[in-house]
Amino acid sequence: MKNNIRVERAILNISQAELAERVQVTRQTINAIELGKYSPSAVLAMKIARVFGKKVEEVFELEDTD
Amino acid sequence: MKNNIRVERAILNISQAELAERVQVTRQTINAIELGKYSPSAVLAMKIARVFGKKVEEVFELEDTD
DNA sequence: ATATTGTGTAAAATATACTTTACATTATGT
DNA sequence: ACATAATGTAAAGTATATTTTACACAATAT
Repeated sequence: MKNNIRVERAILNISQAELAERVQVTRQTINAIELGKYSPSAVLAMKIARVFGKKVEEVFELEDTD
Repeated sequence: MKNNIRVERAILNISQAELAERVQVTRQTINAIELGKYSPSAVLAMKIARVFGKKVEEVFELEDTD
């Protein structure tokens, strides 16, 4: 699963810590997801997309390996 | 997290077992998610929405408790 | 009436997401 | 140069998703 969290954060100009706070997870969780270390739950993916004013599919992309 | 999997399945006229097969999980997993026993991973949510030709947000809805 | 298909459920096991604490490194501001 | 903010990482623990096996019941078809 790929994602553009970094880009979307840059557009909003918010840190990983601030995004984490807005979606109620730890900064490490945002960091891990952003770096593709693991993929989030649907709930978290929807919350993140919502912060960015985007659809889930605009922030996250399925890969062939998913 | 709420969902309209049952309705979308009815529109496509496919069983839980067939949906499960199409998204590569077990029938029990589809059943549990459909009944709201737990919410899926983002990967699974995206796969399910894709089968229905819908966006994730059109199939799943965040609740206040999420 | 009987076979078959679809659905609900449950317990135990495994995999994965997420937290907590803590430290190291990189970038940015003054 | 120094302070501070932002990011990367790691290990251990907890929570949750998913699988496997198995059974019960309801609906549908023959």
